[in-house]
Amino acid sequence: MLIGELAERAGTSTRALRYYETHGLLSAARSANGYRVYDDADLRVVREIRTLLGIGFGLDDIRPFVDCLRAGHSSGDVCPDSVAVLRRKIAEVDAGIERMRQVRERLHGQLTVAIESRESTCSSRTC
Amino acid sequence: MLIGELAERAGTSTRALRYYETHGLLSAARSANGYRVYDDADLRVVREIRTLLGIGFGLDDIRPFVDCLRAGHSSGDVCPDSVAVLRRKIAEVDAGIERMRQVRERLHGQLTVAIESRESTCSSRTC
DNA sequence: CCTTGCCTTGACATCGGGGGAAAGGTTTAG
DNA sequence: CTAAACCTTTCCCCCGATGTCAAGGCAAGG
Repeated sequence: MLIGELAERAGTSTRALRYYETHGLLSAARSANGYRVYDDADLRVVREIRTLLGIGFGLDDIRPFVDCLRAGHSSGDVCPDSVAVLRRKIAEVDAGIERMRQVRERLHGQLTVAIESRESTCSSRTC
Repeated sequence: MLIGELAERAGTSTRALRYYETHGLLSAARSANGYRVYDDADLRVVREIRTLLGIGFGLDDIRPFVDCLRAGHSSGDVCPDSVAVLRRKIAEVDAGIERMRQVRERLHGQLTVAIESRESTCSSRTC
């Protein structure tokens, strides 16, 4: 399988695949003419990458999962490093949710005050 | 008040203040030697900018609030455009929270499965 | 005069995940 | 022979809010 086919099967671009390679997430054998050659294991790796990227992981976070898959595990999640990343990401997401919740309350409060302020102004003048 | 003093009083950098100016959020009188000169109203504007940036607003979102302050209102929140931005931002934050909540559940599920998988492996082998 | 400490504009670097184009090699089909 | 459809590397572009020089003007004190 060449890079174009892998890209199409994984639903991404050749550009992205070469980018993953330069960042150590993907490796390719080379045919005689220098073309990158992939197999089905690489397809699974790319799918894992795309899934985790979609969740909001960065490429550095993804590396342990890829290494886990390449070590022969059927899932990229089961290795200790992956579990550690999962725990950290959950904590990050929790923190993010809490931060956004606070922002939301603050915005809601400002909105309420702003509307009340306008209404009191409007009740005394023509608005 | 010159730019350095304004920066210090507002808790930011001169670089940031010049940047706000180029983006239409701040304006300055010039003294004879070309130095930017600010007053207390500008300090209030900068504080508003910093607050909203801290909440996660972009400079474009902030412009209505600054205009509202400069129009003489005591709060930047009370003008219609500001209220519209507040509503939109609240909706965005709500969407963000919901998205993160879903990601969290997904991660939690993967973590659970990964741990169970490891435990079953470990129970049959030395681990 | 010289240093110190303000200020000015302008331009490049940063981070992440690529997009897009240039300039060229290879293989296959017609 | 040539066109098309692959592939290769390399380099510049994007976003947003700054940091960080560079190179210079201006003011004040010893």
